[in-house]
Amino acid sequence: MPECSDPANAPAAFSIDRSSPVPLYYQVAQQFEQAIRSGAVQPGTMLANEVELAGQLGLSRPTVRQAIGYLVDQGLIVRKRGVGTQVVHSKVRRPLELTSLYDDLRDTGAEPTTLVRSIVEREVDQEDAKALDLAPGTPAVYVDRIRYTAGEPLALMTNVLPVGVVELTAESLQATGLYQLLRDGGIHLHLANQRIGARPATSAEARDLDERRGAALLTMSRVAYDTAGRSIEYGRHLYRASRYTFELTLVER
Amino acid sequence: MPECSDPANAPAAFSIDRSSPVPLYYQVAQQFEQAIRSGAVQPGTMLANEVELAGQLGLSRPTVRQAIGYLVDQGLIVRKRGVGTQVVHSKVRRPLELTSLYDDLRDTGAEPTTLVRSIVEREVDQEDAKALDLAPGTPAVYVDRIRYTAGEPLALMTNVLPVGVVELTAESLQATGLYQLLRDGGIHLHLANQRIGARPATSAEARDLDERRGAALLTMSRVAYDTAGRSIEYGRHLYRASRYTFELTLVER
DNA sequence: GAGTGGTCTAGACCACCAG
DNA sequence: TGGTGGTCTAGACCACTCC
Repeated sequence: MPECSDPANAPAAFSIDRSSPVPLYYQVAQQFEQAIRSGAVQPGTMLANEVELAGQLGLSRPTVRQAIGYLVDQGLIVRKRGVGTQVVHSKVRRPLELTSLYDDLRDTGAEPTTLVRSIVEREVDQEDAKALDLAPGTPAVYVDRIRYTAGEPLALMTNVLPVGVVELTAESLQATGLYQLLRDGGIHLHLANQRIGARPATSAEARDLDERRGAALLTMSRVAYDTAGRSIEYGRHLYRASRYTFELTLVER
Repeated sequence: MPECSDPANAPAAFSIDRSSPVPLYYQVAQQFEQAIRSGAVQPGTMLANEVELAGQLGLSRPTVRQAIGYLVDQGLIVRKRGVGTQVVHSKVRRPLELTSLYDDLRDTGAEPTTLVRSIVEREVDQEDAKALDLAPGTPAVYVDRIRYTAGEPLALMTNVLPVGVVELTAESLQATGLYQLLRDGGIHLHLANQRIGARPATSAEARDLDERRGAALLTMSRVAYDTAGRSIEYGRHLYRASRYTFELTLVER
């Protein structure tokens, strides 16, 4: 037995509440997830087979399969046909999500602050119109911000939004992140095309970011779309490479 | 009717082959996908409801749901409870996958070439041992390569693999990419933690990459794990920012 | 050959959304 | 109020893996 560990399995104290509005498969998935993340179920453990699990939990096999499928999508466990289901040796830091810099920083406890340099409404530039798939001359909102952490500048951010998407004020943008304002405005972002590169800082950028001219900057540009496929936001950001890196977790599906 | 377009729907010429080894839900999903990507079904189109689709296709509703669920995961369509299922205004360039630089370049028609500078087996450095979660002093294979496209250097690549993972030779690494060799060796990568940053080039790096000293370089380091959670590869890559950017498509789940 | 996950069926009830 | 997707059941047969 070279790779697989303990033959044991887990659902001793799993409780299913059939009167709860929470779907049964989700209750099961969450309890498994908690057991795995807490270490109560060790990596490498084989789960009981699906039929047996269904019996132990008093659920049908498709429901149990739905729960397991959810955990597989999360990257917590692996199914192998003819073999069984096994808890993965998890190395996931965090799932890849569509979040804003503000969310990321706050989640890591960095307490970001924001300086809103300008909010203006004007006709889109040609490049921006193309990125957002708007007709040339359409009015749009241009937002220019500087993001700080620990009192030090971290990023220069320019965002372009079609007018009418959401109400933006300097106050609201200083209090929270753009993506939070979009969520509060009922906008559900669905996907984004993102491009990450690097280039040297111009002297103006160096001044704003407290770097030397020619210092390496990370560039990120992103177009985000809502569930209906409408372009919602085009962002062009510049990060100080000395203070910021992108971290991603990729999961093969 | 502000947002939704044609009330029409599609499965006129869908053919289901029950004797095929290809799963039925997959046959349905692929034909929908082809119809959408080819433009035969326009963005915004509402699909027939699930019960009706099942009837038209001669399948059960769960099977149809499985097919639709597959397309939702691909980001091609959206389900809205109480409303219906709609083809999204797709802007996806490509799904986010765990691929190597070689695969990416070849897929875009760039015909990459590789210079293998060294392949040596030695004890892991302390940092590498930590990244790969190996005991200090464990032997590992160190691979140093330069990647070219169109006769110009593009990237410096250092990769560290525990010994015994796969047989590596200069010839095989020159003929194809590392990830292809891993796949050929029966290694299935499952997830990876990746970090993207930037910094100026040292003079040695500048010489190898045909850049000036201090030029902006993109840095990428990545640890990849197989389905069992074993560390398979730790890569540290340097890209010429003037010639390369990372492109990602993020999908909210 | 025994056991596993992969697929499929034919129903059912419920929560949500729109008119 | 009617229609939609979301969830759930209790079975069934198959393909694959391992012994």
